Amino acid sequence: MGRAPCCSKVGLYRGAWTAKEDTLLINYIQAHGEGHWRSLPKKAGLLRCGKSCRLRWMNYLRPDIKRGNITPDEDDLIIRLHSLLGNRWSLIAGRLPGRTDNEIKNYWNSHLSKRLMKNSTEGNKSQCMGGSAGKGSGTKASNKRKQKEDSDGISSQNGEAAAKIKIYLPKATKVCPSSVTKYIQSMIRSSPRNVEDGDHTMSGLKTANNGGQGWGSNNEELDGLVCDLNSSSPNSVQNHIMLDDIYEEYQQLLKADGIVDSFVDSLLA
DNA sequence: AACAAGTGCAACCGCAGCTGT
DNA sequence: CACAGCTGCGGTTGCACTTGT
Repeated sequence: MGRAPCCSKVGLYRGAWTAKEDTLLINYIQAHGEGHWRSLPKKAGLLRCGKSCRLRWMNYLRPDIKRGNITPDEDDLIIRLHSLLGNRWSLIAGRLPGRTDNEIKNYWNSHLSKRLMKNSTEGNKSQCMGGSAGKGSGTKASNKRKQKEDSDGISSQNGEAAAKIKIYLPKATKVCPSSVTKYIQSMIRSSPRNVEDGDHTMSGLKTANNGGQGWGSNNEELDGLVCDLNSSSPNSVQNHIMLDDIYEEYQQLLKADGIVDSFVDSLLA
């Protein structure tokens, strides 16, 4: 739409948040609730743009955020969900109670992508002997660039290996109930079997556009798949949802119409 | 001990979808 | 229908801290 950036930055603070700013933001949100990020800074007495406030709250100040290391279970789930969903960090985070999309994204970029790359390249070591120079080569900036190339699968060296991991890496889209539905529908449409069958659609996955009032209230199957974890207390979620169960949910839904079962099987193989 | 390189993570940026007018 | 504003997302950057030489 060509609109100007949300924050013109004139007279606004940037960079790390101070404890005082955190307190102001927490107090305001506790009193007035989340939302209206555009006007929030002014009302809360913060010299920050709304975007920055939202990010700070979502990624750091929210009371239900779980701090600390990613557990092996979470680690495993992230890998599996990423193989299913691609870089849909918010969707993956939604299945990991207390974890933020930013945290998962960082964890993936700094730990998992490297580990998976390493694992997969170990399988074809013979092709990797002429790889990049070891520790100490290149600048930090070049390393970052390399990281990007690796994660994008651009690196010609590792591209093939990356392709083995990356089952489906769709273009990034905003995640909301309707887009989740669209994504699943697009998966169905793009499945070879669907092409053969022509008119095969998942009856329970009609586009649900409910204006963002909760997850798919018009769509019972999606309710089961993508529930709003924010509506549950972290404890109750932790008590009732095992991480493996979450993955099972996806698997069962995908298998429900038998459309993409081969796709899931390929992930599990 | 000093420096360079590597790592982790908070924060920023730009884009795109949704909604109201 | 077109447009503008708001919101949320993924990608990227910057920097403090850690590790290696």
